[in-house]
Amino acid sequence: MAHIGAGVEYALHCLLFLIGRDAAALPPSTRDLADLQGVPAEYAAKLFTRLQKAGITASSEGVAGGVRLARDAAAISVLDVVDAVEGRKPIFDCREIRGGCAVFGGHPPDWATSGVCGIHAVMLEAEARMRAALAGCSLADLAGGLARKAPDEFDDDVADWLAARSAARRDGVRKKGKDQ
Amino acid sequence: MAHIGAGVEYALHCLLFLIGRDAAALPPSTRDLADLQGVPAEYAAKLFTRLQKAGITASSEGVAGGVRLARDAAAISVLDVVDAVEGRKPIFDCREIRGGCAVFGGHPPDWATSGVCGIHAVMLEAEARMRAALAGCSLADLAGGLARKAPDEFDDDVADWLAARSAARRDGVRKKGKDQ
DNA sequence: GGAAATCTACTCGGATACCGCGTGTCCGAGTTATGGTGG
DNA sequence: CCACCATAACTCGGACACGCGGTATCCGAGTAGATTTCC
Repeated sequence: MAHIGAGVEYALHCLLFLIGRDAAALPPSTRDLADLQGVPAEYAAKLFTRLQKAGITASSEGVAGGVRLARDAAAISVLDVVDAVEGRKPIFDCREIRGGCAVFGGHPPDWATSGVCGIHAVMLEAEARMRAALAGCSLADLAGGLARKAPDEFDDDVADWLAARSAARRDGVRKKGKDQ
Repeated sequence: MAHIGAGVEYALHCLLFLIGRDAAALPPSTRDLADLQGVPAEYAAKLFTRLQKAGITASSEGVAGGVRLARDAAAISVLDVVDAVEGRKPIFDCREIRGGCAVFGGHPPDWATSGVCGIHAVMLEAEARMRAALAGCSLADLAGGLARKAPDEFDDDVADWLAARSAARRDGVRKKGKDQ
C-alpha cells in the first residue's frame, strides 16, 4: 500500500481543472469534475468536502452550485492537498521499543526513555524532507507543466465539455418539465 | 497506517545490538535478540531471513547458530534495512488518470500520455528526498547516538544478559540429558 | 402579471460493504554441536 | 578409546489467521435556482 493513496491523486487531478476558469461561468459540480477525469464520482464528492474544510476549495450549494478554488492556485501546495485529504499521518509511528529492553526488567531508566528515540528521529527527518518537497510544488506549478505539453485548444475543449454538461442538464430539466 | 511499519522498527532495534559484539563469543540467536527487545520472536525470525537475503546480516545454522552483521555497521544505512524488510515500495502509485480525461473520448493523444505525469513527478521527487535522508544515516550513527546516552555499564549488562541466555540454554540441555 | 408552491440538482455528512496488506503465529524441513552408547 | 547415533536448538521457507484502514457506494438532510400553478 502506498503512503499517498488514490484519493490524493483524484483530488489533484480534479483541482487542476479548476484553475483559470472563467469566474462568470457556473462553477462545475463535483460530479462534472469526476466524470471529466474518469474518477468515481461519489468518492470524489466526499474528497471535496475535506478540501473545503481545509480551506482549499469553496462550494456553493443548490441546483446551480459547484466548487471553485478558495485561493490562488499558486498559494495551494501539493502538501496542502495531501494533508487535507488524508489527514496529517506520520510516515512511521514509534512504539518505544527502547523502553522494553529486557535488561531493564520492566523499569527502564530515565536515560533510556528521555528525548526522541534515535530511530524515530531519523524517520522524522526523512518525513520532513518529503513534506518539504511536496510543500515546494503548488497547483499553479503543476498546471504550468500541463499547459506546456497540451496544445492551445485543450483548454477550450475542456471548457466546451463542461459547458455541454451544464447545457445537457438544463435541457434535461426543461424536457422533463414539459413532459409532465 | 504508516508507510514504514513495525517490521523495520523491530529490525533496526535488533540490529543495533549486533554492533561491536565480541567476535569470539557465540552469535546471538534471533530469539535472543527478539526477547532482549521485547519483540515478537517468530516475527523477528522472519525479518532476519530478509535481512540476510539483502546481504545485511549473515547467519550460521545449527544448534550454536546465530546472526551477525555481514558488513561494517557504518556501511549499512537505514534505507538498506527499510528496503530489505519491506521491499522497495513506492510512496505513490500513479494510475495514469490523465489518459482517462473525458475530452479524449477513450483515445488519449500522445502528448497526454508521454513522459511522466506531473503529479507523479512531484511524488517521485518527494520520495527521493525521503530516501536520501534514510540513506544518510547508518547503523553506526544510530549506535553512536545510543552510546552517548547510555551509561558505560549498559554494554556489559547486555553482554551479560545474552551470555546468561546461552548459559541457561546449555544448562537446560545438560540437565535434560541427565534426567533421561 | 405577480406571488406562492413544486421540482430538481447540488453539497454535506454519516453508515456501510469490500478487500488488500501488515502483523503475528504455526509448522515442517534441513543443519549442526553436544552427550550418550556400543564395538 | 573411538566411531556412531540420538537429541535439541537453530535457521529457513511457506501457509494461515486476524484486524485495520483505504476505497467505493448508498442514503437522508438541507439548500437554491427554474418551472409551474394559483390568485
